[in-house]
Amino acid sequence: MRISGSGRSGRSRVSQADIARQAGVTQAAVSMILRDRADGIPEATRERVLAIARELGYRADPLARRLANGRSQIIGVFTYEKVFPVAHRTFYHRFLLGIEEAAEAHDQDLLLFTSAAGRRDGNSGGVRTIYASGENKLRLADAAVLLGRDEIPAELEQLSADQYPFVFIGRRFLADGREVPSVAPDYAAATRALTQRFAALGHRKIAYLGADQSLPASIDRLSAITASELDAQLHFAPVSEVDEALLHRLLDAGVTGLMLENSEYAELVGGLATKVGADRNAHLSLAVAGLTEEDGADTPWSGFTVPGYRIGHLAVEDLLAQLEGAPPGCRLVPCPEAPGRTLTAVPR
Amino acid sequence: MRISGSGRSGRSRVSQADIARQAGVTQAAVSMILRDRADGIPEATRERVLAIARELGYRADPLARRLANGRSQIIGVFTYEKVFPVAHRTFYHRFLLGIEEAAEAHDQDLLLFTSAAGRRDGNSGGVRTIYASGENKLRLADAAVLLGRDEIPAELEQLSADQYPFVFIGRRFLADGREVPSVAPDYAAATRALTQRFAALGHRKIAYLGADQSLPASIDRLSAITASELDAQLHFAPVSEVDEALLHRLLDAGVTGLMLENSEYAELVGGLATKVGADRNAHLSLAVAGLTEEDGADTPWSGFTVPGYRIGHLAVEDLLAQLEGAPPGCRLVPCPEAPGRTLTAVPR
DNA sequence: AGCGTCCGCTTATGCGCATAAGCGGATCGG
DNA sequence: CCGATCCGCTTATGCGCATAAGCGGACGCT
Repeated sequence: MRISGSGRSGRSRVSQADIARQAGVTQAAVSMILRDRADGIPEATRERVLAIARELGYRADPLARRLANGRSQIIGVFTYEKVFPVAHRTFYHRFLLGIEEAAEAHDQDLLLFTSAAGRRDGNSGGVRTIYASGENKLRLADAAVLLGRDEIPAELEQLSADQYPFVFIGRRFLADGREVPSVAPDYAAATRALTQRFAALGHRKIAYLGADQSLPASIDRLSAITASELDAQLHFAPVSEVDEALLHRLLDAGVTGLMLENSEYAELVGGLATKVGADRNAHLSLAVAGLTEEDGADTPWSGFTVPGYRIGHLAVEDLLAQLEGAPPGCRLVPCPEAPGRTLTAVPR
Repeated sequence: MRISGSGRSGRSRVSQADIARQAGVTQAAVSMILRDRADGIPEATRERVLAIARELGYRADPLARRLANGRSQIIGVFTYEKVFPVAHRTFYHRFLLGIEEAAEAHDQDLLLFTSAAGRRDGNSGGVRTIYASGENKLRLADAAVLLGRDEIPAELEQLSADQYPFVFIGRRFLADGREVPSVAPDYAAATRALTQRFAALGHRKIAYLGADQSLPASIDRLSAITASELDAQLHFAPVSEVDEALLHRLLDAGVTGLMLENSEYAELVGGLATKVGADRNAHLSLAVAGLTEEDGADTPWSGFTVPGYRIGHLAVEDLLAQLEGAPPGCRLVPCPEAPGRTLTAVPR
């Protein structure tokens, strides 16, 4: 029993065959005419067919199109985070914006994927998954940009094995150590530059505060710090656990500079620091190792900015290049320095 | 020249036919086994085929699937606004959230559409369009939810004519006067109730302030107001043009209550009103005819709340019903009253 | 007149999958 | 011992479209 039995459902009302029948030609002729491949077809027929197509309100089925010729002019965006709920909203926002605009510029349609969450595996309800019910749903698109911190490694392996063209936003590695095609902020270089700014301003002992130490982004930052000439303490604590006591301990230890993982920490620590600093009449410079473009060019925070917009753009362009046969690559994008006012010289 | 010549592109590596070949059966048998329609197929073959499928990393092509059986378990979301900027703006956010969750609950995938903007028509760059290059791109999904204020009427006509299953969020009308399938806040009823609250508190003369007077949502509100027992002035001005002078004029005219189109006006007018009210020692009650759930249940604002989350849910459920053959309808969803603290009795 | 050429299409095929219908062989009932 | 049944698949077909290849007729050329 066909679906069409229960109503017209998703079916197209009118197909090329319908037009062909009315125009007294074949479906193939209609296809050629509609695609403007009608080299040798006289104007009269052309116009007749086009007229009938218009009259019948013909609309091509993008699906059949893709099935037949392999391209749909659609690129996918898959997030391993809920797009709509607020989580990390500001962080991902710019990436998405960049992707959207680049897609528009290259005349590609954009498809945002949301998966029915994997109830099957019974764990947290918010997990997205690409492979479900035996399908690779990304295949609706010619290629896809992936993002989000909680990606499923097995899926990246699978995509890779499937030869599906994709880029990840942010660096990721496969089990065998190979790096996944990506466009990512160059945290290593930016952090290195930031440590040098600390050093140049007379800082000798600094601390780093963040939530994560396992993502490539964090690893890149941390190793840049430990490789620097500075004496650095590393602290990992969720934002909720950061308090004045911590700052006191840092100052006690002789720390003069604090590098924060992101704006969220900055938001919180900013208030505490001025207070604690004032109380003890001590100096504490702050810098953010990953401001968002949302923070604005004139943000008071010192540090560097993650060029999300640009990264989104590059990701799309990389995909299009892949579709043209270019090999996938891993691009690092420089993070512009944010001068700000929170990183200053150590008073002597 | 096939695309596949320039690389494996979007093509699937392995198809059912590949499995079939290796397993020594036909593609049809593989299909049956994978779809669990393998009524009379012995366990041995089943397992052999499944094993090979796994080994080869077979993934079904959702596109071909849909082409063959008419359903893809995907519902589309099309906004006539930029998605990403909008997603974090408060008004559409809740709708999208509701849609997302409902889709998840019903095991449907969600596809957000973004169109390459219509450069062709040369006008504003942000216009989305469903019909482009002769395709109806919504057809990638079984059905779709549409939203956004600047919809293109012709496209709704077209969708309607195409018998494509969709619902609009908000009321919309076709050229011939018929209403488009929709789920919408019941602005008329909510506004009526709000005028009654004003009246019950002793207000006799109120004013309405908003930006729009042509959308159905506004029309519903306005006619509820003018049909009420209250003496009402209507003012239309963009938020940017609202100033103290306006409030002075209202008070001069004996207005004691002001109804605002949305939270944006509230934000602005709130400040002005307390100042002006205090200056002149006059009373001015405020109410918002369309708070967002983002405003929270304990918002200080009086008025009513647009149940975006619920509407999103209903929209999805309506679509699924349509796909089962139910006729499309126009559902009005009641807007819960927000008591708030800005609507009070007129001092005598 | 005979042959090549070009026009204006048509025929055939395939994309990957689902599904109705068929079919040869074994088994079973009578 | 023959027909009926069932098993375990296969064959055929179509979804809507794109495209390579073919083909009949008109026309031109020599």
